[in-house]
Formats: sequence, C-alpha cells, structure tokens
Amino acid sequence: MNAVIDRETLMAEGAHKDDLRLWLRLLTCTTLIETTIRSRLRERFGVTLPRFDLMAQLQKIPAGLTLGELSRRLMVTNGNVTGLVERLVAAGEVERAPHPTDGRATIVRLTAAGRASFAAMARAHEGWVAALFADVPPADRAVLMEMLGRLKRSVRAA
Amino acid sequence: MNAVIDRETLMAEGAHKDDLRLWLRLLTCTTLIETTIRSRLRERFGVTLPRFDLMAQLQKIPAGLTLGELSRRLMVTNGNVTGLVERLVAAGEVERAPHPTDGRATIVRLTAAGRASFAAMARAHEGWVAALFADVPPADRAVLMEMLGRLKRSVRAA
DNA sequence: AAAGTTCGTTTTAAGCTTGAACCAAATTCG
DNA sequence: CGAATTTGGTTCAAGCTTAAAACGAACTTT
Repeated sequence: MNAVIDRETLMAEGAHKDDLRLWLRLLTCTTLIETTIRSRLRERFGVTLPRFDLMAQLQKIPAGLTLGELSRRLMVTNGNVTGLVERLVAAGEVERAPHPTDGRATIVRLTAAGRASFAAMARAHEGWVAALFADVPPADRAVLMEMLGRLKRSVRAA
Repeated sequence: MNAVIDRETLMAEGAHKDDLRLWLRLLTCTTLIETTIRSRLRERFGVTLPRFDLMAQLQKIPAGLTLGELSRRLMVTNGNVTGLVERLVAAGEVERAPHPTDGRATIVRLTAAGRASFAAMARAHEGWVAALFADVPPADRAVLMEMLGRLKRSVRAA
C-alpha cells in the first residue's frame, strides 16, 4: 500500500517539513533569548522572569489590573497568576485591593517599592534585548516585525 | 540633571523600544503556537509537550543519545532531562542503556512502543504546525526563516 | 424574583524547570 | 603516576505551570 504519491502530495509533504523547521527555528530564537534574560534577571536582580513579566504588565497600567486581565495578557492560566501574585505580595512588590464595582474581582497594583525596583530592572532589560538584536540590521528588524505580525494573525485565525 | 539628551541618544532610546516590541511579538507568536500544540498533544494523545520534544530528538537518532546530549538539544538543564527520562521509562516509551565506552554516561533510546506512538503523534503534529502557518504566504515563510536565522546568529554572538 | 448561566478566582494534584550542591568517571597535566 | 580539573549525571528545594474541580458573585432569562 501507499505506493503511489502524486506530485501535490509530495509538495505538501515538503512544505510541511519546511513549516516544522521554521517553527523549530522560531522556538530556538525565543528560548535562547528567554534563557539569557531569565539568568540575568536572577543574577543581577534576584527576580524570576514570570515575576518580572507580571510587574511589567502592572507598570503599564498604574490603576492596576484584575487577576483575570493579568492572566489574559500574560497568556497563562488563572491559577498561575493567583500564586504569582501571592508571592509578589509577600515580597512587597505588589498589593491587592478590592474591585470597586465587581464583587468577584480583585485589583492588583505595584507598590511604591515595586515601581522602584521594576524601573531599575526595566532599564537593564531593555539594554539586554537591544544587545541581543544588535547584529540584525535595522531594516531586517522591521521585516521581522512585519512577518511576525502576519504569523500572529495566521495562528490566531487557525 | 538629565536635562540634555542629544539626537543619537534619543534614536537609541527609540530603537531600544522597537527591539522590545519585536521581542514581545516573537514571544507572543511562540507562546500562541506552543499553547495550541501542548493542548492538542494532551487532548489527542495524552502526552505532555516536553515528553513529545524529548521523543522527537530520540526519533532522529535511532542509536540513542546521552542525557547530556539531550539536555543540549532541548536547551534545558541536566536535572530536567533526568526526571523527564525517568517518567518516560516508567511509561515504557524509552529505555536506558549503559554507554559502551564512557562509564559515566547513559544512552537513552525509544522502545518499539515509543517509536510507534511517536510516529502517530509526529504525523498529527506536523499537520497542526502547517495549519498554523497556513495563512502566511510561502514567500513570507522563506523570508521569516532567513530573518530568524540572522536573529539566531545575533543572539548567539551576544 | 427564581433559575440557570457566565465570570473571576481559588484550590489541588501532577508534572515541569531551574539552579546549586554533589558524586563518580574521565581527562589533563605536573 | 598522581593531583587537579573537567565532564556526565543525580539529587534537592523552590518555584512555575497546567488542567480540572469547585465556589461565590454577577448577569440573563423567564
């Protein structure tokens, strides 16, 4: 069985393999960058990457965010955010407040200490990322941005 | 203080922010794809993504790989691989054998059952990835592949 | 207003992941 | 050779993450 494979099937097979290679390359780039940033955040600031990411979201919205909104923005589960916030509250970086109108929700905000420590980390972080991209020509970065935008739409459509 | 900022500093600042946006977009794409694949592997095959990834490495090298080689290829820590292999051995997907010449090392191989179950998963996986990329024009995929190659080199150089 | 549904959050169990300390085999080199 | 270093693995503690079940508050529909 399976003796006859027409040209289109062969092409599709080949294209599938190419897509796989593309996905693996994308994953490699992300992992390399993530690993670098994770270890520097730990070394220089004694903070984990998930905590940094959560604080980055809060920093953008001074009024604070609900746990659900954080969960959507970070693209992780609700339960994950619950635990992360717990530890950040214990560390004094973040505080919880009741939602003014929705009795189910809680608002999470950076504390003054949290704002201060995040500011320092963010400055360093920005430099690290720029350094990692340094050898990609600016024009290519723009192309990459555009292509990734298309990929994002493609994935969301599927 | 900090009253005067020259043009180049401003340009660098702007470029830094662009790099940050690019990095976040890259991360978003990876996370979206990863989440999709993870949940489908669980639903359809009852397997976790890390286990699938490990088996994928072994499938490429029938003779097997050492734990250290697996750790490098998967870009995770040694201890992580130890536990993953432990669970896969318990599940009967993988087996350990002493390294022929190096008394410290162990070789890990797929079992016959592991090869069979991986073959089924790989076929489905390939289709999922292709579907996720379906709306990106083939020419753009080639460009993306090339740009990501440059990014990978840039990151490794830094 | 009661019933049913949705939404925001928490809890739990299982598994993943890192980083650091540690052990033993192999290699380097004085 | 023998000491020092490197390399391959393991172990452990802490933390991250998911999926699934549960709960109460808010909303929708009669």
